[in-house]
Amino acid sequence: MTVEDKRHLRSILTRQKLLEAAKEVFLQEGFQKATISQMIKKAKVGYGTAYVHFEGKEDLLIVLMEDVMERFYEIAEISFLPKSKHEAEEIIYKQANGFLTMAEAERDMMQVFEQAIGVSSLISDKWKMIREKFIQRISQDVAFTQQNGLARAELNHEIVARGWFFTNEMYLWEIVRNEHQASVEEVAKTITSIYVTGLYI
Amino acid sequence: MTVEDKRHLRSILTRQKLLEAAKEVFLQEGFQKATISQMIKKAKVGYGTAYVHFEGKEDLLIVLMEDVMERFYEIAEISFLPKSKHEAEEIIYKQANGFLTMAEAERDMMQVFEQAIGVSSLISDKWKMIREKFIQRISQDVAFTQQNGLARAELNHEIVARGWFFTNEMYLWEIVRNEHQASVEEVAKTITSIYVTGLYI
DNA sequence: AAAAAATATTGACACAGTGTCATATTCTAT
DNA sequence: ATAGAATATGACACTGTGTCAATATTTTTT
Repeated sequence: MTVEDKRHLRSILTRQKLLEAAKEVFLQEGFQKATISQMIKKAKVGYGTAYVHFEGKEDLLIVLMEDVMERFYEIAEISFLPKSKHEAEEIIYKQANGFLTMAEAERDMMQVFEQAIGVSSLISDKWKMIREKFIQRISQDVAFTQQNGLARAELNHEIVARGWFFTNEMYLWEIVRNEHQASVEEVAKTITSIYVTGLYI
Repeated sequence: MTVEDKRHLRSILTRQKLLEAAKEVFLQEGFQKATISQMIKKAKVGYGTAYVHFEGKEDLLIVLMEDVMERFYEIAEISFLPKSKHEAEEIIYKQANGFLTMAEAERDMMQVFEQAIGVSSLISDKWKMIREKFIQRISQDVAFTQQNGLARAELNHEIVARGWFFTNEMYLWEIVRNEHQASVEEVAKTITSIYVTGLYI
């Protein structure tokens, strides 16, 4: 635990070297083509060492993604108490825009992450947790505005919430893949406008 | 070419045996865990033979999926010429419902397909083509109703179309994964209601 | 009906990557 | 200074892939 514990220090250093090498290899090769052997070679570490510190490729990526995922959780936790339809639109636009802007900012690692979601159930579960967090939050917000009389009460708030998040999520992946034509702002503005007009009274 | 050509007949039979075995293995193991060796063994065919008929696992799955994909294309091609907001809602509901019902009907193979999209760029491209077909079609329909004065003209029809398709697609995958709570009908009804109310005048 | 040509099948092989484990090294505490 | 705990190592066994030269089968030619 202490800094003078050289053994532990070396261990931390090895771990660090592996993480850095893994990041480089992931970014260069993508998740599937990346091999743990490449990472080990790049980290200048014995083969078995990698397996002492990490369970495999997937585990390495999860550790590398932890910061980014933390930030997703933070966005999901922003609270939401609008007093009018107009105010709702403003807040929702800001959230959607923040969400999509994040995709742009973290594009490189998110690209790797997207590939990994398709392959590793460990990583796919991580993303599912983030998604459910968002949906739960949105769902709650919709229910709140429905009780308030701001939103159409005849709609199932859970279904609405999922639908809304799904649009956002798919645009997120488009942006990550660099396939989007329009600017993030216009996308956020347009989808928010439809959603708010469709849901609120 | 003729039926009495025994050589060709045998070849077709071998191909058939491989496809059937592949389907069984894919359904049982999922795309990633499925190995071409298992399929070969199950088909009772020499190892190299599989590579004569198919390029590999991905190729086999693409051939197996061709029917299903054809049906997606058909849904995408249904025409759309509403005279009123109400009529639009009816047509759009039917399309969404058809699209999601298809997911339910073909769940097993679609599950395999979903996994494969994450791994194989060949298959991912196939799905992208289906998606773009849908989006192009929806985009066209939105533009048409905007010119008609039925839909809000200030919104970018391409962005709207993508957003709407994305909600549908993500619900499709939820249904494929059996993760949906609500019935397909209620999902279709709810997302259509928000979309139509949000877009049409 | 036998030889030659065309087509189809086969499995041994080389290769690439993974994860494990017995052993070696380094460090700490006594 | 040495026992023993923590850490690192790479050879090895294993799984799966794709190729190819050899072989088998069917059709065509003579």
